[in-house]
Amino acid sequence: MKPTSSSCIDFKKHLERFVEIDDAEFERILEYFSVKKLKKHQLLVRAGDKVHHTYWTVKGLLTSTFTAPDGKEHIIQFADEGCWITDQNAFYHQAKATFNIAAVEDTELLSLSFENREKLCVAFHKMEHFFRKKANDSFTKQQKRLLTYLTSDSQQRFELLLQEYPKLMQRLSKKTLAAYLGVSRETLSRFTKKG
Amino acid sequence: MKPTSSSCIDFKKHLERFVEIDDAEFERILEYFSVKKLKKHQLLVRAGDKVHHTYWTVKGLLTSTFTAPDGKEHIIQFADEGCWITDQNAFYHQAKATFNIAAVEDTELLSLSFENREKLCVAFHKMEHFFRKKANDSFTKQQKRLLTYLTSDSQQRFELLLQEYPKLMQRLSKKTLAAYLGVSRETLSRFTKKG
DNA sequence: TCAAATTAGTGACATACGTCACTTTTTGGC
DNA sequence: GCCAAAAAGTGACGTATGTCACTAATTTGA
Repeated sequence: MKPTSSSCIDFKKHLERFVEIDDAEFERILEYFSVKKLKKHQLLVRAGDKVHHTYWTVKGLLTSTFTAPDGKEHIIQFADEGCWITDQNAFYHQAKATFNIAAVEDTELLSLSFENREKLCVAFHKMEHFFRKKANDSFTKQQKRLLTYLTSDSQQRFELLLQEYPKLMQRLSKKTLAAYLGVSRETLSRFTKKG
Repeated sequence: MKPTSSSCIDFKKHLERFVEIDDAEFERILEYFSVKKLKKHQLLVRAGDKVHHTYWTVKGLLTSTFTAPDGKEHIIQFADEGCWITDQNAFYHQAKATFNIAAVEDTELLSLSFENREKLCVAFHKMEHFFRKKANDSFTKQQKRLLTYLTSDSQQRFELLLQEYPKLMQRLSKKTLAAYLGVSRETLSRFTKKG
């Protein structure tokens, strides 16, 4: 399904964080995307499959999960409204996914194929600029997360997460939060009791 | 000091991982860089200072270190020959550094200012392309590191690190390795004893 | 080349966190 | 609205890893 510019005002705003775009141009850019909808619990990316698309969340919430050989699940990324999500390694290198990406709620996405992304970057230098800036931002955000693993114990990480994303945390189960924090369900449960 | 194309063959090869460049073009690109040399133990970036440059390592070895409020040091990044290094958050957002970046050995760098990087990306679309691809790669590498913190205990992380960078590990002290792995000096010492 | 500083190793002990087993609460489909 | 299934909470206990205090080895610089 093709996206309509009227339904993608937020996406235009998102692009305008880094580049200026007029309405005509935005229409042409949107041509490269399509709309994808998921029901709650539906898989967007299945570990082992090839990953041909990256997605921008219009509405809803997804998680990207790694299942370790011992069966434990670890959450690599959340994506709520305004976030990009895919299995980046698989997408950039046209390789097989190591993560499962699933909808936590009914979700609506803008989907961009690898091919279209490259075409978009050739056709619109400003889109290549956008994706460069975005990648730099993603890198530093992830670096911050890494730093919290190095510097904070799990209770501190939990409290930081609550402070930073209070609304998002209400949309996720404790089990999911624990998998993101790298802590057992039981330990997380004890934090919420204490304070 | 200006770099000469003859002394930067490796840098040309590095760029050619993602873009094709002829010699004349490479000469023009190099104009945007300058050479910087550091003695062992010398600081390249000091926490608290503004960060105006990003660096590519020609020769030598550096570490980027975060000092926590309790005084503990955590290593965010190593950079040996062929690696880019800076305090990314401070550099991209023209903000103050949170990391100290120091030479572990005598080091030679190519230095690129934020201004020149942006100019380079405007003047050479292929350089914007290069930096986009590079940023995507950095992101996925760091994601892998994050995953090892979620899925492996410290001994496994240590062994993985030895497997992946055996030569680099010999150039670093055990103390430095421990600070990278997020484990105490003493615990790391016990691993090396056991096997 | 020697003393001082830094790094590395080690034992005893403390603690944060995981695991297991179980109970209680909440959620979702019919 | 009811019942099964999932999520959340909890106590007992084990273990990996940190901390402290000390010794041994190595590096550095005057």
